[in-house]
Amino acid sequence: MDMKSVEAKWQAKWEKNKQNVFNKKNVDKKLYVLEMFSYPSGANLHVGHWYNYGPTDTYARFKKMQGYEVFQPMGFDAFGLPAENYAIKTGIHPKDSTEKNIATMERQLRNMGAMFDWTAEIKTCEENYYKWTQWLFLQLYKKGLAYRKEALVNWCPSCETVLANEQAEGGICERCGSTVLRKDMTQWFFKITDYAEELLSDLDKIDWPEKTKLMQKNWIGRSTGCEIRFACETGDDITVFTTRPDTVFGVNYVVLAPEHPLVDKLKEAHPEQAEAIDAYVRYASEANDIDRLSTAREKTGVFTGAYAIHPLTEKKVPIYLADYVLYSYGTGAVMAVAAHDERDYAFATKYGLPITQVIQKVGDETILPYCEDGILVNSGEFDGLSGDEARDAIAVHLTKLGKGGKKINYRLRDWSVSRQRYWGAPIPMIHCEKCGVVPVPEKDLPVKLPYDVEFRPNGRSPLAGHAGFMYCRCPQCGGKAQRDPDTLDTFVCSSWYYLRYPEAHNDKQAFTAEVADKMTPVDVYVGGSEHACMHLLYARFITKALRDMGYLHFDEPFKRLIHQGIILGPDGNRMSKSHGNVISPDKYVDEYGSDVFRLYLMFGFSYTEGGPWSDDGIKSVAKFMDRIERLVRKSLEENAEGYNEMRTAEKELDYVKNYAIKNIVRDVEVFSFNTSVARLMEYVNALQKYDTLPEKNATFYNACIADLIRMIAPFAPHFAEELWEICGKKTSVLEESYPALDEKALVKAETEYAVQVNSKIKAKIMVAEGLSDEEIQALAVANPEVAAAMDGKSVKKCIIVKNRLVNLIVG
RNA sequence: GCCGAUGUGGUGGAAUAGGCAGACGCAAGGGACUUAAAAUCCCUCGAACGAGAGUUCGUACCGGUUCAAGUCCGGUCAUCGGCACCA
Repeated sequence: MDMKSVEAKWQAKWEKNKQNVFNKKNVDKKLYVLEMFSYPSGANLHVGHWYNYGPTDTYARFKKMQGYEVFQPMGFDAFGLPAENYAIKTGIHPKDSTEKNIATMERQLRNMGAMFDWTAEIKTCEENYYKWTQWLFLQLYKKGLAYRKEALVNWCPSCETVLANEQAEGGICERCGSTVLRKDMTQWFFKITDYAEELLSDLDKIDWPEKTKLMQKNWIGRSTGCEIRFACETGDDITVFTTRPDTVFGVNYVVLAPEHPLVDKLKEAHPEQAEAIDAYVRYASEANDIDRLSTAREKTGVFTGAYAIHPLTEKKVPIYLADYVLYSYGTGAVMAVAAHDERDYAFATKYGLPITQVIQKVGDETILPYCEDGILVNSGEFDGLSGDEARDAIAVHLTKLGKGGKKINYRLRDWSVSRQRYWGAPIPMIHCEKCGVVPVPEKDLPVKLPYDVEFRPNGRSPLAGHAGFMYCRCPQCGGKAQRDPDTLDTFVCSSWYYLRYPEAHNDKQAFTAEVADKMTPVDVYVGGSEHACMHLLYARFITKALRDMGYLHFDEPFKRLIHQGIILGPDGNRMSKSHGNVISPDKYVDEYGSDVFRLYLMFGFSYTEGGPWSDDGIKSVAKFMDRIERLVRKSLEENAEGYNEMRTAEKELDYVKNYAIKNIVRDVEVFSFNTSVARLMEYVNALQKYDTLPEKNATFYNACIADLIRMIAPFAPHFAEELWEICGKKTSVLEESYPALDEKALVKAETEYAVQVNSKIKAKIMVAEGLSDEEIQALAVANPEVAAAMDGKSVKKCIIVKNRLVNLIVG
């Protein structure tokens, strides 16, 4: 079959018949199947896109044949850093390169032959989309969920630009090789931490992979502990968070993160230490959080010269700076208990600080650092208490003293959404000298991203240099004002896109509750697990925030989530230009066609695992389709005369068919495509075997062939349509129902059991349906091989697993 | 480093809720058809020992629970994903 022309022919028909357009009349049967949209960084679709979209489309088509009205849209996550970097390198404007890439990718996606509803396409870089991203920002601002604060960014002093982590790997600027510094900048944040508790507890409500939920859970990182305030000699309080208040009597010093706001004050109070402090702060600014948290990293720090007062013992304890304390976690300060914390122990040992044991291991010698629970010693009135008792008692005591108390802390940090970049949605805020920060009125949206902008790095956000964009009137006082020069993190665009698809052309609103109530949440969402903690958490947060503003009536955006695996290069490494191991799907699609390529992706890999690319099996998939075609064409020559009854041969074929249907229905539901295709192959093998019989039941056989075409339709849609037409059918096979399971065909008169003697397999026996356990045991014992293995010994115990095995324990 | 996964023949991968390890393929070897090749069809295919019937071993490694472990538990090693400005 010439798949190229066949594919073009059917794609044109589907398009003409609007077969893939969601039919609103059937909205009560809707199933929203969504794949993560594409990021148009390269000009072509890569294997990863195919692997995400091809098999998922098979799922969608399968559900359609099961009677669902499937909504499967596609679009482009079009803003982002790579287009801007490409522009800086080549001078090609991000808008131009992005639009060009989108055009190519869209054509390739259409050629894939997936049932995407292109009438609902969205591109996040277009005004009619980012207008609503800006609207979303304004709603969050109104609700008090968007605020400004200082935050650290990677700064290249030579390029005078903010760098993404990716561009600052190893602390070196990828552009010029300079050492990257961490610098404070005022940025917009979304208060995702307000939703920490619900984001955690609602994980129970959603059908997501357990590992993803666990990752989110750990990312949110709820820990119960205690806040403790140490008075500082400057008059300020140093608040620390600890999960181990039971060790508080072991505190011999306090550590601040080098970025802690109190550092400047301490420096003033102790000018003799200022130089050392400055040097250390500079040193710390060169390391990233991952390195700083590494327990393998050499502990470093500096004494500030200042002291704090222990809230319970009233002793003076020195205040240190150390980079193993992060300003972004907890309070940015810790109480150091050298005897019972690995890092504190290493630090105290290095700097010769005292180590006071306050926990004793139960029933054994205590070796320091001892970080488990034990019995309190050297802790005054709390001596003798165990971990839980002590944590409770000390927290209560601190509350009474007004020096702290129980506290729940989250590792989750607020979401930084400002980017000092050009290619993104402008932040719809205005800075007025008189009125301060003023939101752009909704009627003035979108704040358009100008085209003629110098986006090469020059020390500030690219938009800051565009006078036409920057200067504006204050919406409140009408005076001179300036726009916010930053753009939004692209994760903001992708945090709500699923809401836009059902009404992609609404130019009055981002979305409406009326439509959202019917079309959303997404029933099945498919995409990579690398998004587990960021995109997927952000989308959940935005959904909950919109719900609380009254725009939505559900709690979670994605009811069910599936992660496809990653297709690696043939060498087992991640595909990348630098590895030189990138496989282009185009070559294979050209040679074999889109159906063969997607069928191979489904058959050759475990969907959720992925694995190294190999084209060994792709030919076999093409051959498999050829065999089907020959079988179908040959079946047309059968005439209906001759046998009409159901002999053993017909029953066997019927069994294989129904076995395949039963398993495919189950397996496709859980995205186990490789086993589904295996069942199809078994069925084709059985058809082929039946076909060699001298006399056939042609009526039955032709019905089996028609079922085969229906069965394969979601897996190879163009191919199935063509076969359906070859069989003289006038309809689209994709509009047919998936063949129904006939349970009766699966009932066998006898089942084979394995018989074990003392857990070793000795024989196989056939057991008729409906025998009792006693009868099965008698049958097993009667088997000559079993009898030989039993060697005259008696049965002590008999374990029978229905339809599987008999285990005779003899002795 | 921390969090989360994964590890099964020459190879991609199967194995429902702890119940016959290796489904379905690929590669390889042998055969049929053919002047020949391609295509197609048939057979063999985890390892060791054995003439054979068969026996023993075998799911990264070490140990445990169980009548029974690829699957559960404890530990080790290796690889992969994420770590908050790649998306």
